[in-house]
Amino acid sequence: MAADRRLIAIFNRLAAQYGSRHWWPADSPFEVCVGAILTQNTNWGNVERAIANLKQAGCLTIAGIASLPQDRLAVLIRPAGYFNVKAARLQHFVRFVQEQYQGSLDLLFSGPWQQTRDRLLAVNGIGPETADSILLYAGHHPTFVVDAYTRRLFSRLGFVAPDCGYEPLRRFFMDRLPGDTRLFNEYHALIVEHGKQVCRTRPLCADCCLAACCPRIFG
DNA sequence: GGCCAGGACACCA
DNA sequence: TGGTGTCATGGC
Repeated sequence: MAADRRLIAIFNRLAAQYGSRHWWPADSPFEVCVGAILTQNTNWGNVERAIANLKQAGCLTIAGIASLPQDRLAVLIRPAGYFNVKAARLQHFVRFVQEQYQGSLDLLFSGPWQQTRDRLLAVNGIGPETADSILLYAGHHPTFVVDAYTRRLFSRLGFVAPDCGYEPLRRFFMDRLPGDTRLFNEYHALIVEHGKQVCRTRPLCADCCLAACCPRIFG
């Protein structure tokens, strides 16, 4: 498949502006999974506090989280917000891994990833963005992660509607880019970094590194 | 004091 | 099937 040169041009500009992002910021694949759940609609700084609490308590393992009473887990992850909801979601995830994959992330990631994605989506609390983050950043499978930054940026650039759904937006990228794990890893990380840097409420401004990247120029 | 942050789900018409 | 409410902390 020939890559869409507009998307590659945007990637190159972001890479030139922000450099390699070295994502996901975690010490292990399981920490990626935990972070992916904890960061749902939440500032990453708060997630880091919650993960630090789990590490300090010696609970940042599949068995550790599975065996904690839910209210005790909620106290540990409190800084990440929605702590009651997320405690339940973390336990849904680890029990899914225990029951379906013998508690092994290696097994989880060893099968056909599209099938694994469907199974992850069936876990309560694992939506499409969380599933794709887990598969890409913990499992190193080539699925594109879409988030609020992605939708905001690419709707402002004129590629998709502001209310474009998750799956259409994901397909937009996957149909136009080679299925390259490293490219998907870096692309999403760069979109997030750009989203954090630019003004959230204004349209793309003139000094934005992507000011030249719009469909009417690239045709 | 209000807004926002790397979503997902239950509920209802 | 689509819209709306709920979950909650911490930084700015």
